[in-house]
Amino acid sequence: MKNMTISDIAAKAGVSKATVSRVLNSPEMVEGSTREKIESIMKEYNYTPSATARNLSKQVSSTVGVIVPEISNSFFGTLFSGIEEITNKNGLSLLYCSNEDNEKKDLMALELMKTQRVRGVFYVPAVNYPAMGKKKKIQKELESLGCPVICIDRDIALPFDTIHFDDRKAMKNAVISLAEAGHRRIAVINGNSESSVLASERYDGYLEGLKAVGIEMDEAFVYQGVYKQSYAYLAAKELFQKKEQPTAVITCNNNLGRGYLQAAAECGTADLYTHVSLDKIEMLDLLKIPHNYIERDSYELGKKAAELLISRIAFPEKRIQNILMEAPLIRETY
Amino acid sequence: MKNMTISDIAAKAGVSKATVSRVLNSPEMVEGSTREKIESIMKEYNYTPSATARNLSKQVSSTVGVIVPEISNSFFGTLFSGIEEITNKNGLSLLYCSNEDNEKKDLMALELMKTQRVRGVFYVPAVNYPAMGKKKKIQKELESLGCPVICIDRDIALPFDTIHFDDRKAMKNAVISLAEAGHRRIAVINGNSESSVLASERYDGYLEGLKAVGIEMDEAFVYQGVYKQSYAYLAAKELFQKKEQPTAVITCNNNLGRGYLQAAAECGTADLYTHVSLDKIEMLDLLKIPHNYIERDSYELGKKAAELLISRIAFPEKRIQNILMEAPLIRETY
DNA sequence: CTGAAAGCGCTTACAG
DNA sequence: CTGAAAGCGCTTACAG
Repeated sequence: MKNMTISDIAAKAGVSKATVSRVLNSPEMVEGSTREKIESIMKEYNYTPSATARNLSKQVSSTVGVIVPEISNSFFGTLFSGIEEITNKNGLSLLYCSNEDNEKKDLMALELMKTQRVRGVFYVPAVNYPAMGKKKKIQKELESLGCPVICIDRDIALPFDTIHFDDRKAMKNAVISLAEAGHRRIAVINGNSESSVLASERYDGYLEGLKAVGIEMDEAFVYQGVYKQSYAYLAAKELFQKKEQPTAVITCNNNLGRGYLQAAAECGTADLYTHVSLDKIEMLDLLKIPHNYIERDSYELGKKAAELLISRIAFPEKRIQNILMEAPLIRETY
Repeated sequence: MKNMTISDIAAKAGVSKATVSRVLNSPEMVEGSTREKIESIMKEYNYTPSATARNLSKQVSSTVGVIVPEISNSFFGTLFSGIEEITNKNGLSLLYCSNEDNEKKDLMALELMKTQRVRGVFYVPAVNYPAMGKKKKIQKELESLGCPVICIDRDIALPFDTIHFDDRKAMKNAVISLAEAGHRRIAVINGNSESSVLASERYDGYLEGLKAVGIEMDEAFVYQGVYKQSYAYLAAKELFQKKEQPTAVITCNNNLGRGYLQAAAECGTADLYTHVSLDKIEMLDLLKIPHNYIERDSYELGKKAAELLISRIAFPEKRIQNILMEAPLIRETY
């Protein structure tokens, strides 16, 4: 079924396109009886104006873009839902594109957003551009979007609004809390702190925590690889073999937490280390398996990010905001 | 930074807009040296054509819509990823909208897709329109979209391409398999089979299974409520109280499976019934907890659905396809 | 309160 | 191989 146009409606109503457009945009400007007539015709023919034409004419889009690593990871799925709640209320639609933590895909995603002329974009940077000496480059890309950008979850120190969890502080707290409970040998399984902003923040927090409680860092207890379950699994297996064992371990994202648990489950869950995972691991509560974790409410993160974008659209000249969200430590087993 | 237009580029290159447009659309038509000149100018100014203008002019959009209940449910998150893999390859972008299993939201989502004039839509119907006597209505809405629609996961018997799992058969198989293992009292915890297509398919499969093995249906063992964890939790608690107990239970989606496990965990996992869940429940394998489930690969579902859309766009007149995917039973505990 | 007209940024048939 | 012009479906300043 072909879509009706504003001209079709105008013809049927015996008025000009301008008048039809007015009942769409400022109905109070058109006289009651003609308005009603036009409205009834629009209804009868199930007319819906084309956003494409409208956007072009108005020179603004009603859609905003979201670029995240992968929507099937529940952290980002939930983040996305939080964003949607707010953008929906503001009549904005969502264009999605994943970057798979991959620089090339990331650039393609930005290109997509640019070609779509979105009103704003929520952006989780794929890689640590500044650390790669590409800060200027990515900054230029983002600026050339010509719309507000909200950097989420990973702060790559660009002049854009930013919102993320205070992972550094959370990690530091976790170490201190473990130390206070008597732990002195605290291992960590993390992503690559050279290439990932997140990983370096988390590692720094770990070091700060050790320092705060006067524990010397032991390289044998530090694993920094990739944020994958399989990596943590191997790291944990290796830890289990050491003659000198840690008494506690912190895993730095949900995949790593799962990998560690997998390894632990294989070895019989009997004498596990005390485990703190950054991000809650699903199902454990439900199975009544006690679990310590740093809680990051990604739905809330999404909502706040969306509010940030709305307010940035409203006040383009407002100074840049950098929002840091608390990530509390939930202790259940020590 | 304001976006460049095709006229800006044309002016800088000293050619007409038409020529610039040609290097974008059919570069072989423009003479080598002018093409290179134009290309270098486009590059220098980081020019990207506006999809909005292009879509309006070409009268086709390069984005397709996705309507699912909620992206934070991993079944749909993974489905979405599968869709993206294929649409990406075909240069289509994705517009997302959730319907939250809610009729009103569903209609709004369709309206959004219509106003956006998308090239096609992937649609998981929010409710069982035919059962509500609204088959004609929803059909009209979908047709008025003016683009191909792929109905996913829930078959509401409309004249559109359709792809979903053969839940009925899977349920039947599960019952038969349990019966062969000696179970005669097989409970089921399901969604509402009056309002949900899925639930009614699943319930029918359950009944067919019972029939096939000559077991009479016992109402005391049939729970049909809502697809929520909390519902299954309560249903399970109630089952546990009965004087006559089932020996096996089938839960009909991942939320229900979790609710059942939650209740079971609270009662001590000792003398559980044999449990089969429709959809794999995450974490159990990893924790070495054996688990029987009907496996539905939603990534594959997404990919197949996307391929279906691509082929429908290519061959609009091809007859309607209804694809049924197998959902195998994975047995680990009996 | 309403209409004619120009414009948004592209594409493409037509003419040269 | 290239340009002028019309058109895609809207919006809105301008004039009446």
